[in-house]
Amino acid sequence: MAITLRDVAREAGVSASAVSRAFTPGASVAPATRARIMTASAKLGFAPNRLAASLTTGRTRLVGIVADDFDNPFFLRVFDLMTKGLQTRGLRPLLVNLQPGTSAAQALGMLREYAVDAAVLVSGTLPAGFSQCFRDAGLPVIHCFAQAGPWANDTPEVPQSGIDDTAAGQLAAATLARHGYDKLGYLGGPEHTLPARNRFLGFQAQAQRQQRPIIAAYAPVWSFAAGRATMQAMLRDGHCDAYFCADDVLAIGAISALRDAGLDVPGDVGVIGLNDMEMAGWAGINLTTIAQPVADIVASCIEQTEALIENPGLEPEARLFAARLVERGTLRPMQP
Amino acid sequence: MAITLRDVAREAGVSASAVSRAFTPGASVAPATRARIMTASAKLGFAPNRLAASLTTGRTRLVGIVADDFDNPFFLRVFDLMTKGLQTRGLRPLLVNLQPGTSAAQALGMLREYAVDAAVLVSGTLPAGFSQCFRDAGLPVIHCFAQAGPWANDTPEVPQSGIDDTAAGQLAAATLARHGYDKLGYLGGPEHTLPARNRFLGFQAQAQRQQRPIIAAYAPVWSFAAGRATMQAMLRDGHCDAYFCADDVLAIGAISALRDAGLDVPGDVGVIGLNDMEMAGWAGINLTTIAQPVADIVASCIEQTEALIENPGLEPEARLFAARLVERGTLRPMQP
DNA sequence: CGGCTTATTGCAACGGCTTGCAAAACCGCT
DNA sequence: AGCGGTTTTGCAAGCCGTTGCAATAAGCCG
Repeated sequence: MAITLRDVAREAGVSASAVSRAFTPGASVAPATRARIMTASAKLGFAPNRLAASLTTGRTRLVGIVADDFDNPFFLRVFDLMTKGLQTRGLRPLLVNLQPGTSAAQALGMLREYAVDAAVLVSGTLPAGFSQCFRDAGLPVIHCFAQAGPWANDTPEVPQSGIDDTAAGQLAAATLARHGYDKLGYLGGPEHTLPARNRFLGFQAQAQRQQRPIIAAYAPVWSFAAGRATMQAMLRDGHCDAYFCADDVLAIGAISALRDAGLDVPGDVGVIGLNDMEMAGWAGINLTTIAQPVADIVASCIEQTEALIENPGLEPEARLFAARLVERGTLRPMQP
Repeated sequence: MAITLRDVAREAGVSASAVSRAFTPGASVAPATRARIMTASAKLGFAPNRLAASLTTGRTRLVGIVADDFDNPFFLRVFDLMTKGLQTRGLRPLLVNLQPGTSAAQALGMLREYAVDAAVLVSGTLPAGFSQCFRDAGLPVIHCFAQAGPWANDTPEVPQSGIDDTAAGQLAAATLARHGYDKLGYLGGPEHTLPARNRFLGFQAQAQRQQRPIIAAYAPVWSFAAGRATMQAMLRDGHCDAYFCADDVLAIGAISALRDAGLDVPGDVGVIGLNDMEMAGWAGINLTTIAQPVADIVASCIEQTEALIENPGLEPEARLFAARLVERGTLRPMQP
């Protein structure tokens, strides 16, 4: 029922190979022949079947996007950039949404059935075992929003791009200290995740350097509700002067808990988030936060993906991006 | 380099067809043989290549998800449900993110290259020409969050699921009237989109029935900034008593403009949104809105997708879902 | 116009899997 | 052991492109 190469060939009065070549940039076809073929295929509405092509070329131009956090609005922007970037390079995103409990092997299976050229892990939450399982199976894999180990110079297992989480933590602590806050709190995401841990490590190191006492808690997921609940639990032992929340939605949840407890933000308590997702700038939220250069990170990942597809033996490289402070209204003005 | 059917066949000491059948549910293989094959393929780490299979079966189990609105956080939830739903049915979502200016023909091309079994349009913004172009090319297509014409019994061109937009508009007007608001305003999304128009039609009809004067404006896109700017423009001619915003982010933008103008919400002006996206419930936003039964709508779309793949000749059916009022804090309490 | 190089073209094999068909193996019975 | 019937199996052709190779056509020169 679908139109094939041979239909076009017949219509244009040429061989199948000619048609194939007409659609292959740089192949040897006479301009006149190509034109005739193009007319014929436009008339028939022919589109070459890449999947059939992949049998011989070994390339599908399919890229698996593996994600597990569809709760955090931050990722909508990421998906947007990622899919557009991939598309403009002629790569097609095949989405794998990890349900809780999906194993790396299962995810790998889904991807291999469709012979994706590479997989990009879009998540800071995914355990390291994931990328390793993929890589061991020979599937080129890139990790977006990951940081290998706590320190920037650790060698990564797979290519990755993301912000320097420890530096971001340091920036948060330094900012809070600069605003004159003394006792500092940290509210992270799931404790087993690298970003939650690395951001804490940086935060802690800097706080110590500035002789600020800190306490920390970890929310079970990166969500408004979890941020709120975890902050409520923390408040049972009194409150800090300011909190660094490792993610904006966590911060927004935390603020809602603080205000419910009768605390004024930023009057009584300061809050700083991380991500600078769109809503952080909305009236009624107005969150001071640390921005990730999302577009740069995503672009970098795509670049790494292309490079790895070209050359699967490529040495993995960790690209770290600087986070940037965005001051809005949840920290009290600096004391001069 | 990849493991193939024949590798497994050799390992298990059977023919290639046996292996193929072992992986085809319901095919004729002796249980013992199948077990031996499964062991062998597990040992080799074999995953059948669906794309090669698709050449003969004519089915890829790939479903194109076509979307154009990655700005509205509402859709993150939709993507989550959609991809999970598709996955659990063994269908794989291939994402097409329509950049502004992408034509239906181009989108169709991307999908046909990968021989998707069907395409689901996830957007209320897409012009009707899109689904028709797909359908005319013989690609089964389903439209999610669409409503054929202004009235529920119009026959659709393609299967679709969504809320009854006109009923939702009526509900909004009735709610505002019930809360004692007199002069009513409507703030829609892009005027050429069906939801913006149909919601208005219902709103208008009901407002007339209740003898409420109305004015209307349309934002150029469904975003916070557009909602804010459009409301600012409307405010130059004075303000209404209450506004129905055809989307929550529009509403949140509008509220920010209203408050900037020194108006109290809900004291001076009431606002009701539509969608009930997660943020509507966040402290600091607390938006009264009309909820769409997203999960039901998505589930329905997936069902329609499966049905259409099974039977491409299926008569298109429009499934309309009821919207539901969610009262929060942006309408003043009802006058008893 | 013949002889040579170079640009086009077609042939045929191949890639990984499915499937109709016929051969082989197995079953329970007589 | 032989028989009819049912399962299992393997063979080989086919799905839709790509590509190495050889054949053909075109172009250039003296």
